[in-house]
Amino acid sequence: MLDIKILRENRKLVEEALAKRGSSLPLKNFYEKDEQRLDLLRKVEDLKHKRNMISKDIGVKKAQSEDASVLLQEVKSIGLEIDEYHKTLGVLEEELNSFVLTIPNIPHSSVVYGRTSEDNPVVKTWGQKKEFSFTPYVHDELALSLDIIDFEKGAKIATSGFSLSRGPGALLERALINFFLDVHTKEQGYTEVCIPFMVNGASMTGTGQLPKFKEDLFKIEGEDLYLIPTSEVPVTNIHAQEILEKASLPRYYTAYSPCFRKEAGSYGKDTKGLIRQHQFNKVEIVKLVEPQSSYDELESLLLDAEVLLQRLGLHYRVVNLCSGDLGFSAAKTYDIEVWLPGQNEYREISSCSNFEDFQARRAGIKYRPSKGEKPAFVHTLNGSGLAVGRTIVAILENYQQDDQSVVIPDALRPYMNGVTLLKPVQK
RNA sequence: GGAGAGGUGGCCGAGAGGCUGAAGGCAACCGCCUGCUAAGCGGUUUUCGUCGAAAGGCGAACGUGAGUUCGAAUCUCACCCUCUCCGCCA
Repeated sequence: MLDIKILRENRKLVEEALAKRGSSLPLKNFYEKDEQRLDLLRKVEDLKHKRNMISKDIGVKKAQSEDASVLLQEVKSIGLEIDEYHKTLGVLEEELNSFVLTIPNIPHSSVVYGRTSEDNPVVKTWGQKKEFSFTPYVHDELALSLDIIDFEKGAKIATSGFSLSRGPGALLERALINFFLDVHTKEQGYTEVCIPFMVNGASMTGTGQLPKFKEDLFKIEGEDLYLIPTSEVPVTNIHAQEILEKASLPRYYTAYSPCFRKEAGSYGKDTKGLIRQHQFNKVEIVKLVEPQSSYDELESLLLDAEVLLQRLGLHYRVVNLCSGDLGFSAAKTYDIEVWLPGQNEYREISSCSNFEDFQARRAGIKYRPSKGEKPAFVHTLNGSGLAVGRTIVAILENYQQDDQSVVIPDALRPYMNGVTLLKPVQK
C-alpha cells in the first residue's frame, strides 16, 4: 500500500509510476473523494469536541444537582448531526481504503521501462551452457524413464496440475530442501521458521495477495483461511502489527513450505512437466530491514540465492524485471533464470524482491529509528532460495547422460543417502 | 465437540457509567545524591488520525464490531482469540 500522503502530495509521481507499469487507475475520483473525506472528518471532529465539552458540563451540573435540561437538548441535536456525517464518512473511508489497496507499488528508479519479460535487462550471468554430444531430453521424459515423478497418479489423487515424486525422486526433493535450509541457516544467518501452510485474509492482504489476486488462491470453504501461495505470506506477517526494536533489525528468516497456486491466468501454459504445478515445494528467504539499507540487502539476498545454484553447478543469468513485468507489491525484482538444456531456454527459479514499505504499511510492521522518535515502517524483502520443483527440472536436464541416467551434483551427495546416480528403470 | 474462566499500556495488575489514556508495581530513560555497585529521592516514557512552520491543540483507541446513553474500559448483543477441565486425536 502506498502512503496516502504521497498520493495526495505527489500525484504526478504516482501517475508516472502507474503509467510505467502500463496500468491506469481512476485517480481523479480518488482525489475528489479524499478531499470530501477530510472535509467531513474535520466537521465531525469539531462536533465531537463540542459534544465532549458540553457533556462534561452536564456531569458537573448533575453532580451538584443543578438543572441540565438545556444542555441536554443542545447536545442531543449535535449527536444527530454527528451521526449523519459519520455515516457518509464511513462509506467514503471504506471506498478509499479498498481503492488504495489496489494501487501497485512505485517502481524503483533502477527499474527500466518495458512491457513484457522480453524487455528485462540481463544484469549478470554465471557459468555457461552445458554442451551435449546428444540432443538433451526434457525433464518430464527423464522423470518418467527414471520413474521418480508420477503425473498421472497426482492427477488421479487430486486433479491435473498435481504430481508425486517417488523413491530417489522423493529423496531428491527432501535433499534439496535440507541443502537449501542448511546453507541459509548455517552460512547466511537466516533463522529457520516452520510456519502454518494456511493463513487468514488479513495476512494475505498484508503481503499484497489480497484483494487483487483472489482468483489465484485456494480458499478453505466456509473459513477465513487460504492455502499459502508462498511462505513469504506467513513469514512476513510474523511481525504484523508490531513495533520492532531497532537493535533487532535486520531480521532474516528462512522457511520451507509447499506452495499452492491456482495459476488461473495460465491455462494452457507449461501444461507438461514440473514447471507449473498447483502445488510445489519452495524454500524462501525473507528479510525485515531498515529503509536505508534495503537495496544493499536486496543485493545480498540475491547472492544468498545465487550461491545455491553455483554449488549445484547450474548455469544461470539474473534479470532485472522491467516495469511492465514487475509484480504488484514489488519496487524492484531480480529474477534468477536457470538454463534448461532440454527446453533450450532460461526459466525463472528464484524471484528476489524489495517491497520497500509497501507490505510493511499494509501489515503494520514498524520499528523505532531512535529513542523518542516516531515509529517508522520497515522495508521487507524476500526471494526464493530456491523453488525445489524447478531445481529438480534443472538438475535432470543439466546432469543427464546419453543413457538417460542423471548424475547427482556433488553438493547434494551428503543429503542423498549414498545415491550418486539416478538410473532409468525398465518397465 | 461439551463445561468454565478470561482478554486493560513494553510487562504485571487495579478500575465496574463522568474529573481515567487509564491507580499501583516492574522495566527503560533523564536529573539529584552517593568511594564503586546497590539502594534512595524527583521527573519522563502508548499509538493512530487531523490541524499547525513549530510549540502544541483537537479527535480516536482498554480483543473486534454494533447498540444503549448527553457521556462507555465500565451496561447490552454478536463475533474473534487465549487459558483450564472433560471427550476425541497425529
